[in-house]
Amino acid sequence: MTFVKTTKMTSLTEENYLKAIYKLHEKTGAMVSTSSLAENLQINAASVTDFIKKIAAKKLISYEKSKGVMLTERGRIIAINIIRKHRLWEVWLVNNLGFKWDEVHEIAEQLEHVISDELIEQLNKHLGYPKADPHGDLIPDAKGRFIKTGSKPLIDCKKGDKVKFTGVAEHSNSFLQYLTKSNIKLGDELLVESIEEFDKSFQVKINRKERKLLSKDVVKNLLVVIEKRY
Amino acid sequence: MTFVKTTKMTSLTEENYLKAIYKLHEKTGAMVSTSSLAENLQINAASVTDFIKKIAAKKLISYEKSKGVMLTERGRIIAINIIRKHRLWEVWLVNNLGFKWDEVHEIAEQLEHVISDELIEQLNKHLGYPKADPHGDLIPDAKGRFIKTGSKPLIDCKKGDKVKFTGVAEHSNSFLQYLTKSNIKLGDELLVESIEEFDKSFQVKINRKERKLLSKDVVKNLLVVIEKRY
DNA sequence: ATACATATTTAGGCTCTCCTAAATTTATTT
DNA sequence: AAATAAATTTAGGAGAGCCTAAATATGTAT
Repeated sequence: MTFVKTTKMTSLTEENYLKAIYKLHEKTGAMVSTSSLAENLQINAASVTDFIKKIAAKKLISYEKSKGVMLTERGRIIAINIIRKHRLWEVWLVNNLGFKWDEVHEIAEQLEHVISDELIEQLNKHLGYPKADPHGDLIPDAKGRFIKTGSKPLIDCKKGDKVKFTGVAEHSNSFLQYLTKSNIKLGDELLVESIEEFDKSFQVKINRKERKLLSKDVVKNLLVVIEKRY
Repeated sequence: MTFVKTTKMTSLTEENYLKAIYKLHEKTGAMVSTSSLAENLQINAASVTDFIKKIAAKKLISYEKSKGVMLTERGRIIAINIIRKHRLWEVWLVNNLGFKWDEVHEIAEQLEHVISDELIEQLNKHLGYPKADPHGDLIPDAKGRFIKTGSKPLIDCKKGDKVKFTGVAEHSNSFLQYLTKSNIKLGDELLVESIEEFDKSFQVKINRKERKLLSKDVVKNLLVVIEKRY
């Protein structure tokens, strides 16, 4: 095993800001506001203004006063790298250590900041080069590239669609625990038997066995890949 | 899996100070001086004085001005816990990720600060409750207790002693790599065939096969358990 | 016991990351 | 368009953890 030494040039705080900006941008598709960052990071908005000026000076983000921030290419690479590490650690925690999918987030939030390219390479190999984390979120490669999968919310599907459940759009413990309790797992096949016009609730058949009623709030947050549409 | 939440009340810096104090005390058996701490932590002595006053106020160490510091029971528990985590992670890195024994220290220095009792419990279980790390250093239990093994430096042995190599007293990469190169591994059986009076070099037979000459500097740093003395 | 060398502490200061309060800008309502 | 509300920035400040330079204490050699 021969590797190049990793040098620390990004602080924990910086990593967390970049990650938060990345995630908020993913969610809204727009520039990220000071207040959304402040809320996400649980930090005072004035402190956020301070800090984003610093990382803007480092060219990790572009900042338009009173408008918001965006990641530069350099910032995006750092952010994606943290997300990659976070997801790999989550796979390990679930597959190798026996944690449940709703128990791993906080631990991975710590592990993601450990710096060692060798470690991540070996971990990735050890895990068998997983494509997605335990919630179905895709794991980018070492160069920060994602593979497109064409998944979309179940709510966008039609009656008769046969789909595979591949991820969640909502990561709260309550949602994850609801799915666990309902015995709905990643990889399950869902057949849309009927859709209630009034409240957008879905009647689905899971793995050709159980029939289940899923509320709008649930089907909005189940990401699926269409297997057969008729 | 149900566990109690771990609360962070010790900073990274504090953890590193306590660990350093523990290790320096282990080595010398005496109070730990400001300068030795400064050197060990690569920090200015004046900064050390500052900081030890703070952790003394928190009753993690006892501090006698101009004399040095010692861990209190509370400080000792924290220090041992970090060491426990460090050693468990080293076992994982070597046994599961394929790192060599001279490659794991810096990575474990980061991992040891991850806070989650659940994680450590699961890791310990995953590893099969190891008794020692890849260098033979004992792993204390969750309560901070060490098991005594009665190991001692090979240099204290006599001609004819048959011993098992169980640990190293020196952890430098150069020493570890020397042993690897010489094909001397933890668990090997060493038979002391002769001792050169003049330079304290040892002629040993390894695993009843190879004969090898070990210098004083080597035999001082090989920790062994006597299997048979005649 | 005195003088010199070494170790330790004190004093003052710096950077990082956060805060509150006040000022300013932007958005919304009427 | 003016008034109000909400978001953002500025100004001033704090604690943690580090530094250098100077002062003091401790240890050593004569």
